[in-house]
Amino acid sequence: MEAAVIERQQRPAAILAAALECFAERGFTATTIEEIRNRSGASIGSIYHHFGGKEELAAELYVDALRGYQQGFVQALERHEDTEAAIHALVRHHLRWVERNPRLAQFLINRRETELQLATEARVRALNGEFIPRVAAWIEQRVETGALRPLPFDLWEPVLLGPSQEFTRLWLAGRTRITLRRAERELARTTWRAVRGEQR
Amino acid sequence: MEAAVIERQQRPAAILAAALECFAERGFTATTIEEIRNRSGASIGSIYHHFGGKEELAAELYVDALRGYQQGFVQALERHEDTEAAIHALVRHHLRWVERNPRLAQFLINRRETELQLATEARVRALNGEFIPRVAAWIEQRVETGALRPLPFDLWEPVLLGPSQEFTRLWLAGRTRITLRRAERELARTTWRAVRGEQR
Amino acid sequence: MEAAVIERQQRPAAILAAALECFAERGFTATTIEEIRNRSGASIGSIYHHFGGKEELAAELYVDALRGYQQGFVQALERHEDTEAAIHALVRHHLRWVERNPRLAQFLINRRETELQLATEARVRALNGEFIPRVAAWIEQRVETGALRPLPFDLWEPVLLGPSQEFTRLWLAGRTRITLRRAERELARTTWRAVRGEQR
Amino acid sequence: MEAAVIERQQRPAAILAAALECFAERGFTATTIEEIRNRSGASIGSIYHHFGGKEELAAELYVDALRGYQQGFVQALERHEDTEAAIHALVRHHLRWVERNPRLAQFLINRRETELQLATEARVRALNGEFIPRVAAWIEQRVETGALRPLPFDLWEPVLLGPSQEFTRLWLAGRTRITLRRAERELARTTWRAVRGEQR
DNA sequence: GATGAATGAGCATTCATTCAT
DNA sequence: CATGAATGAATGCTCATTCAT
Repeated sequence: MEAAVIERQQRPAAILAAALECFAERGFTATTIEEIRNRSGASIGSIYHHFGGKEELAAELYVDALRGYQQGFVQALERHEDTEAAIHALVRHHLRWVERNPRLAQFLINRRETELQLATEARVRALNGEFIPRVAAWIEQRVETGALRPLPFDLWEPVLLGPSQEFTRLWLAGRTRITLRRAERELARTTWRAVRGEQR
Repeated sequence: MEAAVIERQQRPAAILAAALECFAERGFTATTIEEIRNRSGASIGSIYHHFGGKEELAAELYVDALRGYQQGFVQALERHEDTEAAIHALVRHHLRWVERNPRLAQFLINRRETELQLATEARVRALNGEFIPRVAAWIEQRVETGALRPLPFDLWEPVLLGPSQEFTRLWLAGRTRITLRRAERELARTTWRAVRGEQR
Repeated sequence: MEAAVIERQQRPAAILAAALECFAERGFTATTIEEIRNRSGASIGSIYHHFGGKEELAAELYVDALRGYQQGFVQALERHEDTEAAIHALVRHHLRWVERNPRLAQFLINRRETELQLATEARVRALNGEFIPRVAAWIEQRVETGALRPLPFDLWEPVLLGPSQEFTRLWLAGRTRITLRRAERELARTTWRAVRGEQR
Repeated sequence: MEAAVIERQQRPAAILAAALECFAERGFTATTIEEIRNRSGASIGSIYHHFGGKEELAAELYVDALRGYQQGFVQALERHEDTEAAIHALVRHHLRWVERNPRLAQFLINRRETELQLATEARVRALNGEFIPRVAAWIEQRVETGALRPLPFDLWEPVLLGPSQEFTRLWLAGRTRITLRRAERELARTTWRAVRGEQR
């Protein structure tokens, strides 16, 4: 079980942990209840008793993960007065969250849009409804002071996190050679170069 | 049928087109032969006759798409003497390829690592065996001349294409407001800021 | 809870009531313990504690209902010296019992022969062992005096109650327009026409 | 396979026959696909290939049966100029249809309202939309000429067929001693007594 | 008495694939 | 080349029942 998922009663926790492993490895659709049963040691009935079904089980993990990721995201930005430091912290947050929660990361990153829509939609909307405006406000403020350069809103996420996202994708697939710490330093600097204001 | 997939005889072409739609919408695992049969108008037997199975069908699309993408990628870099122009062309290539081949893009981007491994592995390795060294050489040369700043090799792909990748992901999901052309200009500039050499 | 089921302790009574609703609506096989739990407010354990299982629960309701129906049946016949009055009373009994116990009626009428056999067999046999001979004797007597016309024994039940049975079936399904009282008058007369002796 | 179900291709016919046996014996809900597979010799896949599911399979049987029953019903009435002869023919039709199609009869008679609603509703409505007005018109005409006595419309079905219905129910359950032919004579006479006009 | 977690056999249904015509 | 009937393993899920607390 990874750090970002809170401790629970024995059984449900074991089921969540097993499910997370499966979803991360094979994806939601390809994971079978039988596999989760096998890895968790719970019975089929028990899985359904606690979670109601495969989709709700995945939704539980997904929403918990998203919440944890967003909390760290906002903290990274808001903890630093200095904009450059905040951007560095943001990149660090992304990479370290993935490092601490590799399976949740796989699950979040590789999930198909359509697979969990219904079960998560309301809760995801609620989380985003808090998260997005808060981040948007933070950015806007820095653009106004000239600390960040102006950018169409749709591009902020790609520019700030695209490189980190892409790197962690490769890292999770085992296709990188350098350490996460090295990547952290370089990506933080590169991202800052990409977004800092032009002011002298 | 999208531009990057070559015309064939009527039936096989119709099958490929139908399969591509399905894979793009639901992913490989969730697509059923029955659905492909429905959309293509071909019979089940015909699908198996021409392609041998679901996996080979997907592999066909995948490898064709990858080849086309890589060709445009290399051309973008090699057609320009000026490094800044080449980086701009690279970003443009990425966004326009996605624009012209949205379903192939969905398919390539969202594909799970594990889903098609066996059927594509050899051919993908062959394509990459040509592609990666060629791109690596191009970059190395520009780093040596100081046109590009030095970067650990693992980070080039994330830095050059992470933002574009992330943006097209949002665009394909219908979650962007700005046009691809506007994004192209901005992402090209941003990417150049991130990678240009410090010279002067 | 309907009139024909005797009051008991709180919990068992609530369980019986909930079970009756379910059995009437969906039938025995399609009813789940979970549903009974939901409607009764009792726990699963409690249901098993009091009744032992789904079948015994249904048997309890069934046998109680049958006993009540048969008591009214016999009283209707035996309370009237005049045969015509008795036949009228019999039809009235049938319709009014259904009116007072619509859910028990649904349950008795729609029950599949095979569903409850084991759990009810002995008790049903005991009830019938008293009931049938008593009714048979009553009929025989009236046939001998010429008040009722002779009829093969197998046809008495169909002729006396078939129309009422069929009507209540439609009524329970909500597919009738006239009132039960109106039907009562008409069916009583019709039934009497069908069975009265030819004597002058 | 019973008379009222039309001959078809080998496999589908065998599946329908097997399904009918099961539904008649245990009812729709309690019948399993596995049982149908066993008795029909078809594979599970074949059953789904031809019928789409358990419900559609049952609907097929149900609608065919209802159609056949209604055809014979209307013919019985319309073939006779004389009203008494028509009523006799109607009772005969009911009993003989059940005799020729005992399993379809079990299935029609014992089916729960709720079990097949969705799959049959449209088709049943279409059949009834033809059948009921035609029968209603026939009755109305005879009431006007005084050949039949007036009766609230809701009672015609119960009065005309209730006794026959009840008798065949007992007969199908193996709980009758007299022959169907004897019952036919007696029930025809009794039904005629119940409904003939008072004229003369 | 009451509770509800746990169990696992059983079920309807899906789906890739084969193969005779 | 084309068709679609046939197959059966695999899957998500249900549900009656048990039992420890």
